[in-house]
Amino acid sequence: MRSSWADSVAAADKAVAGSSANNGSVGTTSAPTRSTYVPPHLRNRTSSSDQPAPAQGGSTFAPPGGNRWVGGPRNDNSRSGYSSGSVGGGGWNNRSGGWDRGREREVNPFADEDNAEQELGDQENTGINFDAYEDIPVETSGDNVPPPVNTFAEIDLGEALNQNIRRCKYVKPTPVQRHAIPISLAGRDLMACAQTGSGKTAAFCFPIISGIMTGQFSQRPRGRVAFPLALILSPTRELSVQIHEEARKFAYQTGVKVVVAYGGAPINQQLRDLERGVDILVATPGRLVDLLERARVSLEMIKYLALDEADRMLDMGFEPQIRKIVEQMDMPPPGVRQTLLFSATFPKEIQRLASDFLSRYIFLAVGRVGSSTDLIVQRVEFVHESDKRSHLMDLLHAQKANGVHGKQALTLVFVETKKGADSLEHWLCMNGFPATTIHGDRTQQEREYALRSFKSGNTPILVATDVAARGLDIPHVAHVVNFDLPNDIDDYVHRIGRTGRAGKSGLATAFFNENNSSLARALAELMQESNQEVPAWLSRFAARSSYGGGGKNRRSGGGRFGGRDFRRDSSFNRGGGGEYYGGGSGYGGTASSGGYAGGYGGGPDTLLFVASIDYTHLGEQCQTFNLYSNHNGFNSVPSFKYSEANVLVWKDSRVQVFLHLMLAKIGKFGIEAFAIE
DNA sequence: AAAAAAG
Repeated sequence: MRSSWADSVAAADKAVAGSSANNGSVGTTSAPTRSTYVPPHLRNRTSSSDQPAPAQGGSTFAPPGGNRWVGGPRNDNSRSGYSSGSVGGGGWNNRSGGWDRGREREVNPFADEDNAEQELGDQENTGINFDAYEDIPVETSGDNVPPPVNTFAEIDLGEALNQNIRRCKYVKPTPVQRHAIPISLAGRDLMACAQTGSGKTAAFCFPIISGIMTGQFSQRPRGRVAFPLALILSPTRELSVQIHEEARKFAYQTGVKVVVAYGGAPINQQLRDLERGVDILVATPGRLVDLLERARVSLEMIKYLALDEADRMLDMGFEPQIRKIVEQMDMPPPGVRQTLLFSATFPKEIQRLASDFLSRYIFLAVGRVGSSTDLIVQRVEFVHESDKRSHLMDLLHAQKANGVHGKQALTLVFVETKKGADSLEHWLCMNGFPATTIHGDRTQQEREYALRSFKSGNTPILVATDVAARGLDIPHVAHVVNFDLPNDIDDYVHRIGRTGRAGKSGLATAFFNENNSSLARALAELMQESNQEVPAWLSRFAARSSYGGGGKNRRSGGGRFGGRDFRRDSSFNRGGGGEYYGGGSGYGGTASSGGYAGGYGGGPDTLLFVASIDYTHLGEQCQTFNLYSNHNGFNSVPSFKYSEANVLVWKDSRVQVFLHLMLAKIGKFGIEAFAIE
């Protein structure tokens, strides 16, 4: 028998997601129109730059030497009439060698990967575990929300981009991509909540690249000042580097040029890159301001603005800088440019700030995947400040004893301060654990070296401050240790999101003590929402510190999403907000429907059965279970102990996750056997 | 209070 609570949850989710998608009605009602922005210096020209013809006739449109102000659409082999041969004209592109020569010189960004794959020699590089992406709950609000797509084929991204999608081995779009790409292609502004590692970068890069390829943008002058068409901002240098690397893959052989600019690195190379032409600029705020003040970059032709980790970009530390870039330089205003904001978490106050940058935007929330809910096992241990090091050592020794180390099982340790990071790194090295560290007091070279060394498994332990908390995609992080807990629960969510990525499972261990009391309540709630075992002592801490709850650390909108459209809030919405959520309370509200996304099995026929469990002595310490399964190659799982659950994650994530769910679910509801598909 | 982001 296949029916289970998982199925009914999935069915309920579908019903709710389906209805809520059509319910939302916020904002104005006019149909989306694609604005055609003409930059100031081109407005008085009488040339055809406003409506450049597609140059299908070829020669008539191509005076020798080209009209430097007029450019055709980007070349895309798939589109008839747009072949490179027929576009003879073309400003600086032509004089710098033209698209085709530039294309020949373009370094293949996929080359490294092919080698790496061969070295690893496994099948794991498919990246995302799509089974874990089925039945993810999704909410949208705003007017005229374009419907989601189910395949990349349904969207006309062009052959060049499609080819890169194949090279990236993306088989089908992730939930955030399914929704965000059609919204962006329709020219709409977007505020999207989705976990990094769920395909966010592609979700905003594909529409931008496609838009630049097909858009009929006036050609930009070549010279000291660069005029990017798209700007992607992120809060850390390493994240900008990562986005740039990904965007280069997506843009390979499309003729769309991606350049990255960030601090701590020599500016000269970046200036040269900019001079060679840039369509998409990926940057950190500080360096961008520098470039703007030096008048080496102008934002007046920006058509697309994307903020990654947008909530971080708009918090106290960053907001003035972002506001300066977006509002006080020469960037076109909202409605003229298209603005895309992405983050895993979106507190209401930040949404309110962000709405200044948006026009008639659509809010999109995709339930968390491979994140703080299902695929990450969260443990909290009470550890006094003075015991933290020895406790960490115990964990590391246990991992080592279980063969958990090396390239496939990296450990990321978060600490509060830069000094603390250095001293812990030193101490670990002295005690025989190869570690390195990344924080803001290190040089950029050291930071990038540390990250590489960690990723490669050379130093399988990385001690980090919050600089590494967001967005970084490091495969094989098996264990995140919150040596010092953050003060903000959203930071915790981002930190543990460094493991369990792309549908894989992971373990997150937090060291909690009386200094973290202010986090207790939010942490306990988060863990409860994501079906984690909440230690009794933590609940007591939570109860004690809960007076006047609802403060800064209160998560909005329940456990399934990183945020909820603040426009639906009664405070914003003249008292009516709640009614948009007909199904809201039954949706993640009951314990039985929280968070399970289905699809943990190794294949469609996988069935796992549990039997012989005595829940009555489920102590904190140790219980023995017998697990039986009829899945091929997974036939007999001998008994194992609860206290070893964190060991099992290394052996087979399915068992581990299954056990975890079982503890959270079956124990409470008294079901003794069930199936998962 | 700390971290990040310009040099």
